[in-house]
Amino acid sequence: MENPDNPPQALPVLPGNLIRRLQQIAVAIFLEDTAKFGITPVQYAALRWLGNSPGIDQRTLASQIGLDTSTLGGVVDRLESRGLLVRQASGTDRRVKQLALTDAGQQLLVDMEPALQASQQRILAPLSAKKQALFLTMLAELVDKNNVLSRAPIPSED
Amino acid sequence: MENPDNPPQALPVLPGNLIRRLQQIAVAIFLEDTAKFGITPVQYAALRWLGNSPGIDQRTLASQIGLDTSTLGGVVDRLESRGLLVRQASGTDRRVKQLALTDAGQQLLVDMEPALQASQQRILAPLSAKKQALFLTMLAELVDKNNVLSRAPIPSED
DNA sequence: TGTATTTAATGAGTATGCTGACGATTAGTG
DNA sequence: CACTAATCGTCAGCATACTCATTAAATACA
Repeated sequence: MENPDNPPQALPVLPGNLIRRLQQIAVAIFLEDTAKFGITPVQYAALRWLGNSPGIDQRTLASQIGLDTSTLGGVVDRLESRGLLVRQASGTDRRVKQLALTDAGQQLLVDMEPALQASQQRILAPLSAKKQALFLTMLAELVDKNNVLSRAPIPSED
Repeated sequence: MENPDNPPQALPVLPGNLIRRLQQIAVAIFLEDTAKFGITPVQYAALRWLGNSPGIDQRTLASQIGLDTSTLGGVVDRLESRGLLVRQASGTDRRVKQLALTDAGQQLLVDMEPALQASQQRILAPLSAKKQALFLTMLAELVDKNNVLSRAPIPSED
């Protein structure tokens, strides 16, 4: 231990590196299982949140799914050009662009649901059912308690 | 349950979404703790691996840290332009570019070590020591067993 | 009222991270 | 030896993901 020829921890064991790899894997599985819909994980997150909160503005949507407004702007551009959502200026505040799913966007969420569920299960499939629940709990705890450290923190619900 | 007005699971609980958020958080913590070095997590991974395996080619390095060769090409460009590594054509195979750390690159790894360790601990800090070990074990298990599903899988060591 | 501050969205710039195509080079085969 | 395969690096194209600057609009305040 502490041999100067070897780092204290091998790269593959560093938490940050493992998390980066798992994110790559989760994206790959999502894209594979939902390939026929041509939707990315972030695009899906935007559509899904919007489905439950129609009419919200870009800034609110960005903060709810954990993106900065610049990134979300591009995501909304692509979804709008595909006719999955509409972007319209608010009547009361002309700075604000309100978002809402189109019928096609609504339908896409419904059609994607089975593939989405399959992908989410596949990500955790290597773990036993008990470990899956435990992992998800700890994952949620880490995200929740570290949230403020993120560069695009999700505001608390109060 | 299964109320059609609500999705089966809220977005913030989907594994893929939690993993994406934790990755954002891990990157933010890394960048904050190592800010004075101006190195990104992926750049660090490349330098560190290279430190233990000097002379390897780009393709090998890419596969060891879980990147495709295109992405690694850009990473190496930036590290080379900062004088942290050198890229030279192999004498025996002119297709191959061999990589090695410069003295500055070596020194950077040494200088960064305390900040790196601090960042890695901070990512997991919200969990108890026992839970941290458990989380890391499950994280490594997921990455290992799902590895082949990734779009840039890390080859097994045999 | 008029000015200063704040706020929403966008744009430029940088850095992953992927696919698919390409040129250069090497290795394998008849 | 000539022809084909495979391999290495790079490039173009696309999509996150961030910062900082800018524009337009609304709000706060003197």
